[in-house]
Amino acid sequence: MSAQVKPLTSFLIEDILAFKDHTELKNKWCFPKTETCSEWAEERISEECNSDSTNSMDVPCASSSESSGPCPDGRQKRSRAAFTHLQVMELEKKFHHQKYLSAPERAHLASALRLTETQVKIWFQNRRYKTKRKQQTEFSREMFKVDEMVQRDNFVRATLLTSFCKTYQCSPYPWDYGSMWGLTLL
DNA sequence: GCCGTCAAGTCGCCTC
DNA sequence: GAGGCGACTTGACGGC
Repeated sequence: MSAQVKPLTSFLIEDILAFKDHTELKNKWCFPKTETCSEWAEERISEECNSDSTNSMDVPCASSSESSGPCPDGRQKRSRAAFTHLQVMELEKKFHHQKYLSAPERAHLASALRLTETQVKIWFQNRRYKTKRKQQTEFSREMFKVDEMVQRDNFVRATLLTSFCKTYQCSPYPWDYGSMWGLTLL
């Protein structure tokens, strides 16, 4: 069985959670049709733990630069481990249930996924920050929408009031009421 | 080549 | 002081 190798950038927990059953997910990721994706994941983990690590799916891929040695100026080139989608899936699953891990939980998860505790810790840190940023951008987008609606509403009210005053020439000066509503007559 | 994503680095703060 | 956190940055990498 060969799992589809998809770039991690396009792998999101929303993808998983969006699927009511795992059929579509399995199709997307080429999971075997007979398993749920969690069964599949668990099986792959135990399989990989029992096999040698040279072809392991749950060991982060070393970046191509990692083996390329130091930079010309002598500094060690920074590597960026790319976690496998299986590791990300398990991390996301855990994150979905709890946003913070205790030390024993972190150690357990790290050994289960064959990552270091630091990698798990940093992953959760980054994940929390990512969630927060996403919420903030969504919130400011909503605020922008509300602001637009309020402005449109004020414009309509002001237009109506102006037209009313012009039409009926009412007295005493109804546009005084406008200031009460925080409106400017057009 | 630019841009977005993401693991890792940095810094300042807090808690124990 | 060690360790963890959030906030932000850096650098590698892939997609377009």
